[in-house]
Amino acid sequence: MPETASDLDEFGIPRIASTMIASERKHQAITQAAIAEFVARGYAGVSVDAIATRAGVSKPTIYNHFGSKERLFLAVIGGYLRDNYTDLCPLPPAIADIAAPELRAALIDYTATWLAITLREDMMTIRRLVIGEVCRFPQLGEMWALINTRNDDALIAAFTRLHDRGVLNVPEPRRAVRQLIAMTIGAAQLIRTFRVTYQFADGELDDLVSSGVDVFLSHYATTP
Amino acid sequence: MPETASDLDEFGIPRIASTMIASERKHQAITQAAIAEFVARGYAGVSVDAIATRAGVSKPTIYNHFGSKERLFLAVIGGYLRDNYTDLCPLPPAIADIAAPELRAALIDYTATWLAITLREDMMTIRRLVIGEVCRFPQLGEMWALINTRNDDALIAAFTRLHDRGVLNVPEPRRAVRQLIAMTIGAAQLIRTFRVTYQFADGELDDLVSSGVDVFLSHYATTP
DNA sequence: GTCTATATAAAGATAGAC
DNA sequence: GTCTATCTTTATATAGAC
Repeated sequence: MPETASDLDEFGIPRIASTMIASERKHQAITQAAIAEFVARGYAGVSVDAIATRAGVSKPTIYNHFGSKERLFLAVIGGYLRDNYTDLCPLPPAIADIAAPELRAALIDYTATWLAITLREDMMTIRRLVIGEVCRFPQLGEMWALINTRNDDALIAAFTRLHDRGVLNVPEPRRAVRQLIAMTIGAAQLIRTFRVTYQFADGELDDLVSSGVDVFLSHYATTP
Repeated sequence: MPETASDLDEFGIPRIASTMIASERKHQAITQAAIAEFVARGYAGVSVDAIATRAGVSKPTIYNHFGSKERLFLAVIGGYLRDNYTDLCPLPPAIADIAAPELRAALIDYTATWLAITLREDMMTIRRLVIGEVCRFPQLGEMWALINTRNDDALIAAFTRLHDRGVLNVPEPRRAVRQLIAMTIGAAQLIRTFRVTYQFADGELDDLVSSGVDVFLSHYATTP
């Protein structure tokens, strides 16, 4: 084969393209395209053709990288959850050692921040996707639950410490966490899960959060 | 056209098949087949062919009755929600006039019954279907929300009455209902939404419900 | 209204050249 | 590893006979 000009650089050194890096770039392009498509149209609603076009690669390249459409979906969505939704809202460690009067404000602040994150459009969209496909891909549901559990665990540890310090009376911290999260976050999340375009009124979310914390503390706080 | 034996009944009366009724039967068969298929495989995962085969009719018959696959989905799933999930768990009217000491047991009983219904496999399955398709069919999400609201309204009315009677102190009954439902029902529902095969431990649900009612009453009951 | 048969498009997946 | 081209199946939807 004759060497053309483009095979050599300005010094006459042969250009050897790194297939490793090129392959990696295609892998990334496929991954990003697949996420966008799956999130927008669901598993069955997306064709491998559409992903290939969006990624700027050919269909066989996708099959070389991922094997099948199902494996592509699992790898891509599972990886997306792992990389983007772990430790989204770390609990301030100080909350376990807080004084009783500041606890209310700290809980309101934490749950409000978490709520804002879960209501983000990207969170709600991938949440609906995982729920809709969970019968076909139960691994994703388990993964989502695990991420939730991780978030809960931080709060459980804090409640345990607050219990030992006598600030809270929570003999069953896991249950208490579920109740707090359900009231402050779950209620609003539920609305948005079914009503895609629903707009909360001014102060509606703050009201829900602070009121939920108040109900929680009415039962679990030791100092009234 | 010559009359054959099968055109006359045993008395010699011509058999005139009612196309109206035959058509109605096909309509029913298509509806049932479509529900089963859509619930099992989602909107995009189902072919009109599969529905036609299951219903024992031909494809054009489906298009004659419903026009398109989208209209079929909306009509069938929307109708299913309307016919099966309205007033699933009517609130006992007596609850508004109950005496304070019996309120706890009554709330536990009501929320536990409601919870058992929402955790039913058919409820969870269609719930996941509606959530997964709500971006394509927002009407179904709005319908689901409306059904939920109807259920809430009964409890809101009861709480308003209990407030007036001095048994509860709920200046914002809608918010209070959301909190009670979130704690007693939402928490468990959330788990099963993502973990299809999760089995609750013995007493776990009763514990969640009664504890949720207790937290609720700690804040909203007037008589401690 | 209902069917058989078909139009037309698109799906998932792969063979073989490079 | 990546492509073009293609296989095979299946999709939504409809024409036309009855």
